Amino acid sequence: MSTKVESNKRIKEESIYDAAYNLFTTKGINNTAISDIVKSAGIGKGTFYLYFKNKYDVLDRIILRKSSEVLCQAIEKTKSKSFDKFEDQVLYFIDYIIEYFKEERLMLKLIHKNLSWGVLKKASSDYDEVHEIYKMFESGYANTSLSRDDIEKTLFLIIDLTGSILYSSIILREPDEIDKMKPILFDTISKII
Amino acid sequence: MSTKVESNKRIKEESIYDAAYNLFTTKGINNTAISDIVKSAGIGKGTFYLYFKNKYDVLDRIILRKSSEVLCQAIEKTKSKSFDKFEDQVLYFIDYIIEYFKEERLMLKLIHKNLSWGVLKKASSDYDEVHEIYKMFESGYANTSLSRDDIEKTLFLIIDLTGSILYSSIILREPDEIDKMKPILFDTISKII
Amino acid sequence: MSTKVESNKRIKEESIYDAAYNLFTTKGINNTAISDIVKSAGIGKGTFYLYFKNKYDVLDRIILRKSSEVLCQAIEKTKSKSFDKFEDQVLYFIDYIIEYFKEERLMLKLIHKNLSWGVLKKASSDYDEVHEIYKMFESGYANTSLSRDDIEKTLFLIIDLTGSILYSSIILREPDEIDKMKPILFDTISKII
Amino acid sequence: MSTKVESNKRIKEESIYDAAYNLFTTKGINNTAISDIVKSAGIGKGTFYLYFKNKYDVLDRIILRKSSEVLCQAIEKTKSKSFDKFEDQVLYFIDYIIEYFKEERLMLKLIHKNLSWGVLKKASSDYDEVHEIYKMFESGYANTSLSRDDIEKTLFLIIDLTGSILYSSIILREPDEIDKMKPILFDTISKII
DNA sequence: TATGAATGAGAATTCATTCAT
DNA sequence: GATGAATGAATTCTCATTCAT
Repeated sequence: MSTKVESNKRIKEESIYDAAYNLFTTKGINNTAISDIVKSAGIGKGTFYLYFKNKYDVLDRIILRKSSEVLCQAIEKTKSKSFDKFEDQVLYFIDYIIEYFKEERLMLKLIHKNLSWGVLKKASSDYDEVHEIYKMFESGYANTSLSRDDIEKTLFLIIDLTGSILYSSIILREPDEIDKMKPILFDTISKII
Repeated sequence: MSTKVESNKRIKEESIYDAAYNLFTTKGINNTAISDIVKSAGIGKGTFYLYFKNKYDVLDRIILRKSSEVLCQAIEKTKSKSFDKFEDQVLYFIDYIIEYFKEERLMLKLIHKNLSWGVLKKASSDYDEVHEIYKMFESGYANTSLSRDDIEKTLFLIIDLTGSILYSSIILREPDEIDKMKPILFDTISKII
Repeated sequence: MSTKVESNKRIKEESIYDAAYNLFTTKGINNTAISDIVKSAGIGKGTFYLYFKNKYDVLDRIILRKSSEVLCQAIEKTKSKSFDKFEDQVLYFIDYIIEYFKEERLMLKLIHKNLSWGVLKKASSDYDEVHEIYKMFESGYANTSLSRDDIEKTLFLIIDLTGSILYSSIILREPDEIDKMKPILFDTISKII
Repeated sequence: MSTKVESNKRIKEESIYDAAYNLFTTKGINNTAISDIVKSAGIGKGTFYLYFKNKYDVLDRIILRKSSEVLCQAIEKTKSKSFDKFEDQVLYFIDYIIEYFKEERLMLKLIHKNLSWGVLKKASSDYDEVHEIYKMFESGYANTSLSRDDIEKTLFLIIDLTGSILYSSIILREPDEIDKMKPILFDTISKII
């Protein structure tokens, strides 16, 4: 297959992702039909099925892409700074994620509470940087007796908790807005570490 | 309106709840049609719309009912015991919820990650016992300087975290099965308190 | 039957007429359900069927009532004035109708092009004043050789034409607005007479 | 798009028009379901919505087509003859329309009183022959001082009046059958001209 | 590869009508 | 007489999927 065809395929796929993302976030998943997606993507209906199995296939892959993107950005930024304590490093990392979603409410709504370390591990083949998150944690716990497993579980728990609180506070405004929840969330994470 | 008519209406509504719950948990929400629900409930199709706006209206109310039920049971059981420390009381409360959902995977799947203190507060008018949960926390923090708000946020955070971890571990088996996650979850909650 | 019951029935019937008229004119006939009407009328659903056969039964009777009302008002007003020529009298009569519907666009929309002498004749038992219209014409043609039948046909034709032009110009704004159509309509009626 | 596909689309659209026309005229519009139309047209239900928005969309377009057709036939026939006077020409034109609808009662019932010059003007892009009607009138009034606008209004008025009288006399038999109304209608039109 | 017209099963929803109270 | 809960047939409309071009 020629490179041109290859890149053309990539363009088509991207246009489906973009169109679907915009429709899912604005109209909701249940109210978005495949015909809406292809219309918005400017492709034929049949073409959709050459790239995706169905609507939920696109959705799953979008969530994976988007949440990976956020975490990768967060880890990259965190790595570029230096911190006195591991705790500060983790809080910076979490803060980045929080600030990101404060700007991207629609994306958060789509990801719902699926921002999870577990989801990302599956995608780790595509997004190598995801591993970096784990490495950060491993270094942080280097001098402790915690097992690899326990470290990973702690990481999982922190990300899950963050995702859950983000959704509640930013989307549902429960129990309070995100800026009011931040101190208690940070406090909790500090305690966990 | 006569009491007979009133009670008849209640029976109809209940039969819809039951039928919908069974279908949602076994076939999934997207695969359950309203015609399935009414067939299973043994009522006419139009009757459904007398009580609910649509499928998602039933779903929302079911989640509310079911999660309230679980938390109410948990608090009732907890209140019936005596504990040396507040921490033990909270862990018993949480443990009850965990054990409950270990048996009720389908319900957990339906509630997804919507087990939340915030969702329940809205229903508190219907389920007075929900208030008891808050009272338990208030007594536990009686001698501290924590404000009402902070207590409630902590409660919120613990329930949200529990719900999130429950779903991940029991439904997705990520990052590990629930019994392996329990110690770290309990440890975390202890630290939070 | 006691008078009180009688008047109560009349009130119910009137409330149905009013509710239906308002809904028909604002939402359209096809978009108005009987349940809308009874809700708006503040009566029970079953009650509707004690007074009317169905939606179109109400509609027919409303059109009859309303168009009779307009024509009766017009003839009454015309009779209260004196005119030099029969022609002036007829034009005044028609002008009254035109001015009336300029203010009552919604009613005109409902009556559509059913403003007709034929429709009214059927209702003449209920609205004696309708006969007055014919009498006016009969006097106007007193000294001519026109037969009763021809007079009635002319009357019919003038009212039909007026109704048709009113609807076109006021509702559809075709071929021009009503004030631009008036001169040519008056001119035509003068010629007819 | 290939010509074959294009022509196939045209066939589909035509089959919907035909099926809908037959059902509307025989069963009535309110008693005709879209499922009836597609069954009769021999197409899939979804196909209907590819071509029309809903039942009333078909109806509107049918009225336009059919009334255009009649007027076009009338003008064509009129043009093929020669007349001494403009008046005779117009009366021949109107007579053709009358005789047409005497044979086609069902179509008249469908068109109701919507036979109107205004309706046709909108469709004039599709049916160029409609312009011919106006031209006939323009020539007829060539030597008078009437403005373009006044000519068009007169034309409008005559067609509207004819349509209205046709419906009343043929469908409602009010105030008399069409053959009895013809003389007075012709007389009126002569006066108008 | 890409298309998009066609499909028809099936989903949601409405609503006139009944009838027990 | 009056009511309004219940009905379920009827209707509208959607939409994933196919397949000839």
